[in-house]
Amino acid sequence: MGERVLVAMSGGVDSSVAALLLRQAGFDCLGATMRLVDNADLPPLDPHRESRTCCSLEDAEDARAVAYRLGMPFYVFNFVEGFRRQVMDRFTAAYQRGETPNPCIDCNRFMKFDRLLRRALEIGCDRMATGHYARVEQAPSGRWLLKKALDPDKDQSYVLYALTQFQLSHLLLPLGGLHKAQVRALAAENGFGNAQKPDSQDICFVPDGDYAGFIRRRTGQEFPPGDFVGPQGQVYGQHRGIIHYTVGQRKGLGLSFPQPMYVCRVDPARNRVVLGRQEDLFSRTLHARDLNLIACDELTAPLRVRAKIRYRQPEQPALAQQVGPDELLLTFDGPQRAVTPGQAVVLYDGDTVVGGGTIAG
RNA sequence: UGGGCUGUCGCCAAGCGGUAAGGCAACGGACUUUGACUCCGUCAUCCGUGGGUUCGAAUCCCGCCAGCCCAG
Repeated sequence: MGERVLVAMSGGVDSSVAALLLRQAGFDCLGATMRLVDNADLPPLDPHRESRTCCSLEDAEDARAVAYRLGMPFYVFNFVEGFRRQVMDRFTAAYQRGETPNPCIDCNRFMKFDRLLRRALEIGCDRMATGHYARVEQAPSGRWLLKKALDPDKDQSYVLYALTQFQLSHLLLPLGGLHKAQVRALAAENGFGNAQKPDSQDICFVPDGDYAGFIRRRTGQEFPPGDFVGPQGQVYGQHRGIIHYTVGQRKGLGLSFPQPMYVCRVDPARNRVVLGRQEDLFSRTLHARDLNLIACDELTAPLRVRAKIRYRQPEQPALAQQVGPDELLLTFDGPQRAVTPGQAVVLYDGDTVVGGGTIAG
């Protein structure tokens, strides 16, 4: 028997095929699903709603079915309380600050690759595996590197930038060299019921899409209407509460101008949302906090990189400078549209993830 | 109260006798392990209202209503 590996199984195709591949490779696998959301945290159920989130309770059954089919022991770990504190509360707090969080990244950092990994090691596993499309490699120096997936359309290294050396050293990503089509084909060949399941989307703890309603329920706080203002402070109209808006947003403003208008800035202190035209949305530099470096311990000199400002956006050439223990200054070669506080910025050197952080402004 | 101007989709706005452009907003979909952006699609049988002229009018004529401006 090979190494013992705990496979994080969400119930989707990807993690199911990851389990399959590890099994075929001779690893001693066990499957596990994280229980993250309590029913009490969800809005009233709509029985007709099609579940397309990543970790609903129904999905746990799909995961269990696949594990059973592969002859793997299967566990469900209850991380509900941790998820509330480290994902949900951070999510709502970011919106209260006028930022736009990426909860998937927090979930990866605090749940999947921290709590779940620790649990895996506790129960005697040597490693943990997930269905992410990315690759882990060890450099000759011994340093662990995170690299992009071979399938450029599915690459998910962006959401993994916060991983540490310790986490990477215990991580297997079996799908890093595969294309999505291959994964679906493997699932179908092996009779997995989720072979055609749609890719996950939406915030998993806000299945109805009303994240503003979720924030109100969770915080017990109201977010009153305020002014939509122009670049010079002229009042354009009333917004529906600051949490409904994110930088770069066009839809949902309800205001009519000769040109499309976009959110340029959210100002929680004055309860204002600053609007402007497309051309007002560009900036050439950004500051990031909570810097996590993977490819090195620190940036001792300015480094040429390619940076992603948000998931599913092409990388842009830039110069990265570390300006504090956890702070980064990034200067792009050209102006970038809608740099959004709260989103992650991830730096690449070719296929390798240099590191990343949270955009501060 | 006289004189002038205007009245076309939620907003802005083409049209000037031949059978309702476009932009913004909205809505639906695609894309997507976040929020956005983007893309695709839908969106006035009817042009303030009542008559008239005409084969035919949002487009011409008359009355009325509403709003704006100037005068007093």
